[in-house]
Amino acid sequence: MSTENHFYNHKKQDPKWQKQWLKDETYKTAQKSTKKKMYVLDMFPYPSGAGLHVGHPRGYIASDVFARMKRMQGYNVLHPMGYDAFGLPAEQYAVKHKVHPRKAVEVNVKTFERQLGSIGLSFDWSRKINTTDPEYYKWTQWIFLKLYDSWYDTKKNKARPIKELIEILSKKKEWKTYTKKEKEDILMGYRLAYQGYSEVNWCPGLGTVLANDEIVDGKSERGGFPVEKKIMRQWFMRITAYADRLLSGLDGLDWPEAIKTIQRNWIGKSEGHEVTFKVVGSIVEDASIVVYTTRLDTLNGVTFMAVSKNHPLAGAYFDQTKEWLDDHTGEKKGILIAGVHAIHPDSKKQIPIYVTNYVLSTYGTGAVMGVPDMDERDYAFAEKYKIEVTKVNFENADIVAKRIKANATSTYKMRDAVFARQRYWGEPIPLRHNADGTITPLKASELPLMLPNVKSYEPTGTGESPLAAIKSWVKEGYETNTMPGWSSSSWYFLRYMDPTNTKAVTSPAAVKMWKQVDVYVGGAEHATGHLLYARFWNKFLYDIGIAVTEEPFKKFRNQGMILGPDNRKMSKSWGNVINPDECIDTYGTDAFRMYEMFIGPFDSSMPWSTESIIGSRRFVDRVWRLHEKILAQSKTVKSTVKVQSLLHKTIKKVTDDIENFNFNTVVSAYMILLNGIEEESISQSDFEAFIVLIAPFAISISEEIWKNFGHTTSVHLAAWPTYNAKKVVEESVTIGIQVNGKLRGEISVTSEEEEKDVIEKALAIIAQHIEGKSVKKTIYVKGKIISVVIA
RNA sequence: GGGCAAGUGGCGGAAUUGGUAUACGCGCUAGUCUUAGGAACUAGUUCUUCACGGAUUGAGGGUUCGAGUCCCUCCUUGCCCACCA
Repeated sequence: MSTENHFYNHKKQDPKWQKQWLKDETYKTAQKSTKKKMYVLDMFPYPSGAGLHVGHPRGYIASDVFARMKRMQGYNVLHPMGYDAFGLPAEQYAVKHKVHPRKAVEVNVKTFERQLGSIGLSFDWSRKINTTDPEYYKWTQWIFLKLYDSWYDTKKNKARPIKELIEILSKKKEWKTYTKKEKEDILMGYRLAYQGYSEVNWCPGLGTVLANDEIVDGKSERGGFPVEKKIMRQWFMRITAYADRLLSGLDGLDWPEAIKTIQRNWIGKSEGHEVTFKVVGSIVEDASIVVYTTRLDTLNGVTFMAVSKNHPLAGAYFDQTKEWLDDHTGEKKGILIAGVHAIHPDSKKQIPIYVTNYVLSTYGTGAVMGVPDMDERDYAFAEKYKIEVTKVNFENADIVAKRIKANATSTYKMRDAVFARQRYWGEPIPLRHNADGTITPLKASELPLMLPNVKSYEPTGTGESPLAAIKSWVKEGYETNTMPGWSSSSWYFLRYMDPTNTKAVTSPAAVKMWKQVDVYVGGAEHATGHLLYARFWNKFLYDIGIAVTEEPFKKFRNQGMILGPDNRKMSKSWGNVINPDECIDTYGTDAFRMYEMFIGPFDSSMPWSTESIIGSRRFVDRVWRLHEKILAQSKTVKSTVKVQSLLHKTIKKVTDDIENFNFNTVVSAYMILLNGIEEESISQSDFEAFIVLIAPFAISISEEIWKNFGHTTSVHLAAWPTYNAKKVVEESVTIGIQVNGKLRGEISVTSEEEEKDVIEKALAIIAQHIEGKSVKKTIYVKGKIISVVIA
């Protein structure tokens, strides 16, 4: 006899069922339904050339298990997948292999689809989206135009059309006296998408802009070329207008506290005061410095002023401060502005003013009051430049504010987001630059503005996008920057609701039906990027009546990273990358999915163990053998009381744990139940409940067994078992007996027994430990413990 | 420098509101079936001790009948932000 029958043949069953589910449209989402809705979403992947390693599917499997349980509980589940395919890697691939980035994307998407398919994820593939598809980025451009055409009304606390601002402004007399360009410049200061200038780290050697963490000791990390500051034209998103709403919106979200904290810190709201110091000795008449402080109560300790190099008062000192620009030593330096003094509002004393390298021009007012007695950094600076130190007499900030007329204000650390990349492979920004310096946005009917073909995807070396090298593009006056990677991912969750709509971002009916993402799953590394930008765009889309909820993601869970077996981050350079294809080939989809979830708590990082996965495979084989036994057993076999109790406990635990994303304990609960069944006996109907219970994890073996028991519809559409509290109650439980906190014995008690009887029996059991002492106190916690105190 | 997590066997980890710490799995040990083998089966496996017993959740202290869980001090590791006034 071959061993074939006693092992589950995953190589045959996995592909068979995967084909069948596609054919039967088992996981298709109903566009109309009377069922309750459930929108379960994964962060869509960037389809990289390397394909998936075993870390990637962890989140997908978790959300898939969750979606499957919800589907079986009778929800109409929306569980889609797509690709976020614009971005640098595809462009670099194109540069290297001299092919269009679209080609790279096509090939990579194919690899991803095959891998996601072999993991058996229950996506409704008919809703697939790809951000590089013109039918998709048309709407990304459309939203950009809406942002360009909006301003933020701080009184109504929402975005409004720019034409309403023009109406307000045109009531002022001087508005008519402005030129078209001047009017545009004023409006640019209000638009939610606006053009501006920012200082960037420019590396002439690489011909590219670098992020702060790509610079080591003033040189580029890659190549070691010198880096300098350069002012560049950019597009920005006025996310700061939404700072307060982004902050307060966090309170109502079911997100990990750690992620909420990161966002709160990133927004960085602080409450303080703006204090005006009069300035004497300046050539500017009635000059003054406004500082922002959170410690107005220390005002009488102020002995100097520190301003940033960009502060108006520092203007004349620019040449001297220039050398600081490339100073990465972190040493605090200052230059005294000779002959100019600030006047302390209380003492009227003249205090010195320094241009410094440590005051940020982008935070607060770009000027700081120095209180050396109070602040260590101020003290260090005062000591270095021999500045007087005055002892602080703390005074109530509100009283000080009233006396010197300081305004209470809030300040945020968050800055407006740069919304431009000097790259080819991104969405074109749908605007024309006119000869007079004004801008004409494209009409909605002109969208999509298609990305043109170029001869070379190489960076131009001037910092401009390759689009700047296309004559016809430039001749039309089109913007040569493209949108950043986060543009298309900031609204894609709305597109899945109605992915083929040609008339709108998504139809009002679809938004009304799906509202928002109920459960979102993805990596914690997006805390201050995607997760913040998406909230911002969604709030804007809510303001203009497209989204129906202010927040896009009601519940969010983030998966921990899976490390290599050597406890290091998986990467080619360490040679510790584990490929899911090989695991699935050896152990099967079911064992792979179970192990991915069993490996540890969903949100913590853990190393992959090539040895441990065998445990999940053994589970699958044991279930297979057990099903053979049940098929052969008499139909009259009943479950023992213990098995029944265990089954219902497991139903409760599995249901609760999947709901709470405690997947590792779900798998151990399955194993405990299986151990219990193997020791005793189980009826066929109870065993079928067990099969339904494991179906979200072990997707194909459960389907095959379900079929073998004579069912003709999919186990994945079967009703989720419900827990019966009556069946859980066990006749008696064994509890411990403690004497002075130490465990000294145990006793079996029934739920009906009276407390005094139980204690009497317990005292008899531990009599030897009491000998010669008196019992001072006894505590009986029903079903838990008996505690005896002796002295 | 600031903020946030987390420290439990050889390993991954479990432990509802404080209530029998070490579930479940890997590995390991012994045995069974086998010509052989294991990705099979059975039994055992926190440490210490021949045993009775004793000890144990990073270290130390506290609250409590009872602490992995709560409080204080310290140590270690990881993550995020970082000249933020």
